[in-house]
Amino acid sequence: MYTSDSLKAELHAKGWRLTPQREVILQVFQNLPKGKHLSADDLYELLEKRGEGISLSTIYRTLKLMTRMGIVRELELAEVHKHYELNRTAPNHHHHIVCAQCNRTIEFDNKTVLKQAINQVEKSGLELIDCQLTIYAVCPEAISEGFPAIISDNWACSRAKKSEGKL
Amino acid sequence: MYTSDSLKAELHAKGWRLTPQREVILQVFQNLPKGKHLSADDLYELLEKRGEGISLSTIYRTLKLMTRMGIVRELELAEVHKHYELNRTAPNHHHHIVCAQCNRTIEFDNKTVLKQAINQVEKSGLELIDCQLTIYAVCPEAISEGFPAIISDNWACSRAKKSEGKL
DNA sequence: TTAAGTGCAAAAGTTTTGCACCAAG
DNA sequence: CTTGGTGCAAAACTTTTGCACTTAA
Repeated sequence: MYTSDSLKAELHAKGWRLTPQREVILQVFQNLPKGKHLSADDLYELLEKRGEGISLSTIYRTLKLMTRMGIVRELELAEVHKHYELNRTAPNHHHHIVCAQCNRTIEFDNKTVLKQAINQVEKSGLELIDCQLTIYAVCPEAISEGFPAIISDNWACSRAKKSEGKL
Repeated sequence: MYTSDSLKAELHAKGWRLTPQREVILQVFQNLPKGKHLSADDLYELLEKRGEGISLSTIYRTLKLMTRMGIVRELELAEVHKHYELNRTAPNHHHHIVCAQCNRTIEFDNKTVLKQAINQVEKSGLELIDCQLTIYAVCPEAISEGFPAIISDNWACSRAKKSEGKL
């Protein structure tokens, strides 16, 4: 678990600095409910509303930095742009299933996959930062609509969020 | 393995059409060396050079369609934008390790992960289209440079491709 | 014939950057 | 002090769309 202090220490080790902006962003991710992830813009608006506005450029720069440091994980699910969440170690580590038809996302845990990733990385002499198994699949609703036969171009199942289900 | 004919059949089943553009794009992916993936723009330029120019809009539309049909897989590795490759079934199915420092990508196979994905998807009542284990790690070169301590903002290991290694 | 698909150009987003100013260490 | 970080505004890209024209079936 990352604290402000460990973030500070790690930044200092690289000659970087702990700024209020970086602390705030770290805290936002730590207080995020499990399973929720934010895009750069989500984060920007959330802070704007809290009256702790941070510029979009700084948010982009910080997310990139924290991803590279292994503090957050960059998710590329079905959304148009990247989303971020805290890079938690087991047992909070998880993976995602995304419906290729409606973009709905389901989280799941799987210890075996993590073990495989650890093996794989050791075998190649690297050091693990994060592993994400992303499964693309078709959800029951889409199957019952007749997939793959008769799904129309812009069909989305009832549970799909607005604007996310369209092709 | 997809052929022009099976593509045609599947498109027809949905009331869609097989166009020369869709055929060409499918062929490009089928002739792509294993391990190579293309961005929308890569594909556009490649076809441009071959004198079979297809408009960028059509390329974007086709990639989205083929992803949703499960014919190609959308990769989000370290590059700025999405890359695509043919969605091959076992034994050609594979996963990726990406170095968080230099963005170099390594492919690997792992049958266990695929099995886990199949289980997971069945458990949830979905139908599998693709599964991708993406591992973020730090490569030996970066470790020998002292990671995580002293890697500079824009360091990239010697093997990193131009312009991909910078933060 | 006729609905789907394409190309073009314009629009809409997202992400990055240069630069002057600010502030952590 | 010194150098890294921030904010702003502009630039650079990527992706999507409206529309008139083609074309597969």
